[in-house]
Amino acid sequence: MHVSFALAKIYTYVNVEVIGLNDLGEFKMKIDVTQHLTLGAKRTLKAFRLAMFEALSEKEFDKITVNDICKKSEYPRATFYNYFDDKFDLLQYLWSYIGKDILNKIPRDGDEEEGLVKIFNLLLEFFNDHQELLANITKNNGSDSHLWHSMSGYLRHEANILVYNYCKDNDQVKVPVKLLARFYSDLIIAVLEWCLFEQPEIDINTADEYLVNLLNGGLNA
Amino acid sequence: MHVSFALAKIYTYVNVEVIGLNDLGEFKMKIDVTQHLTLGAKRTLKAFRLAMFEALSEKEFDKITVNDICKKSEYPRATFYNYFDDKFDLLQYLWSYIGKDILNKIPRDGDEEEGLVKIFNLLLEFFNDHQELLANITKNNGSDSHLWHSMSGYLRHEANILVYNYCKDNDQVKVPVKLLARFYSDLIIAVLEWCLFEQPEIDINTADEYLVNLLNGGLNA
DNA sequence: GTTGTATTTTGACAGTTGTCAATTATTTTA
DNA sequence: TAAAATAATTGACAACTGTCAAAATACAAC
Repeated sequence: MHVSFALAKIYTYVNVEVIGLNDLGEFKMKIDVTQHLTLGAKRTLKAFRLAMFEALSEKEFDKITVNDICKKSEYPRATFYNYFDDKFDLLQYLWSYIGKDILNKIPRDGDEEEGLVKIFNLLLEFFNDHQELLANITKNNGSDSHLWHSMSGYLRHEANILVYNYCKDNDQVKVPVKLLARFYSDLIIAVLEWCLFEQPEIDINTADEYLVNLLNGGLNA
Repeated sequence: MHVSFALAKIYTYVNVEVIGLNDLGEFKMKIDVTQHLTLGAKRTLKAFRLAMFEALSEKEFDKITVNDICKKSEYPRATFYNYFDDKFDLLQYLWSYIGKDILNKIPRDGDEEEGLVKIFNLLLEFFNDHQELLANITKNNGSDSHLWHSMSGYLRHEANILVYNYCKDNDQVKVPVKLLARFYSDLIIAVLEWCLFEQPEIDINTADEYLVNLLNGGLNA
């Protein structure tokens, strides 16, 4: 009884909603960052965001509790739950906040292959420019952590939206456009993870070659 | 203090271990199904497995608690934790148990493209033959649930091992074999999800065409 | 500035989680 | 078959989770 209604209830009196799903995949957050936020809400969100970021540099994500976040941010637990469903939700908010840095640089339309490589390069570049962030994310964890999966899931989602725009007008392809976009964004993330975790000293040209080779059919290489 | 040692402690007196990571990705479970299990352990594992399976048909995974599982299986909570880290761990065990049905049918080696299509077809066939299982998995959830991600993650992992064996001897490819295998298994899962959730009435030939088209380069289609 | 309304915060609560030391059951050995 | 060793189970515990109704705060309109 206690748990059964957990997700059914929405605090309508808080300026907090569920982002409508676009048809390119799920990425739900309790707070709607596109909505107007009052000063107080902004202040509180910032406190939680910073608290999580700080906590992430101190211990691995699995060991971080909502209590930790609340102690750091100096808010009671109940306030936390006004803004976030759980610590995963806060994490997604953190990624979307950080992610703005990357996404703004990406051109909205253009050639498909060119666009893919561009997105990939921006992502790779971003992590090169933010080594300490990547270190935080993978500290005490491999590439196999909740933490990285959460971030890469977000990046895949954003890449998917961009890629979909690149190829939605192309009516020559023999597979559904949505599937094609999914394929492309999976590919980008796969090569990205390879570069970050398996071959960190790789140069960008080789990385691009890998991407393009796979793009043009892994078999007939 | 309480939580910090959570993963450091291993109950050595229980015949229960961590499966060594192979180098194709992570898939940890507390219990080692390859190890010999005593009669008592088998009986207990079975009870938990069935309890989870039954619970999954009744409510969505997020709402299922360890207490639910224990009530159904008529074991106390502490026994549950002797065998599993948490309910996710039990879920993975359930998939690996179910998964044996699929994996046994797959040939160990052969041509790359042929092999990929074969794996894909077996997976698609499996879910066609087990509609009620798929229905259970996606009941109350979309394809976006913890539940499906957990299962597809397991399938991707197994597909990855098989695919790696197909292409590990091919020294003509221009990308690292491990990356290539990752690419292939991502592709299989992507098309599988497409067929199961976006276009459930698709015929198997069209599905194979999608797979092969993407395999040979989505762009020059 | 006072009143009324909507937003934000809060403490307390019931339920869930994972752990431990102690107990019971099962298997092995003498 | 009795004792010893190993494996499995258990109840109780401390910490964490998510929710609620009530209190406090900000914010408008008059």
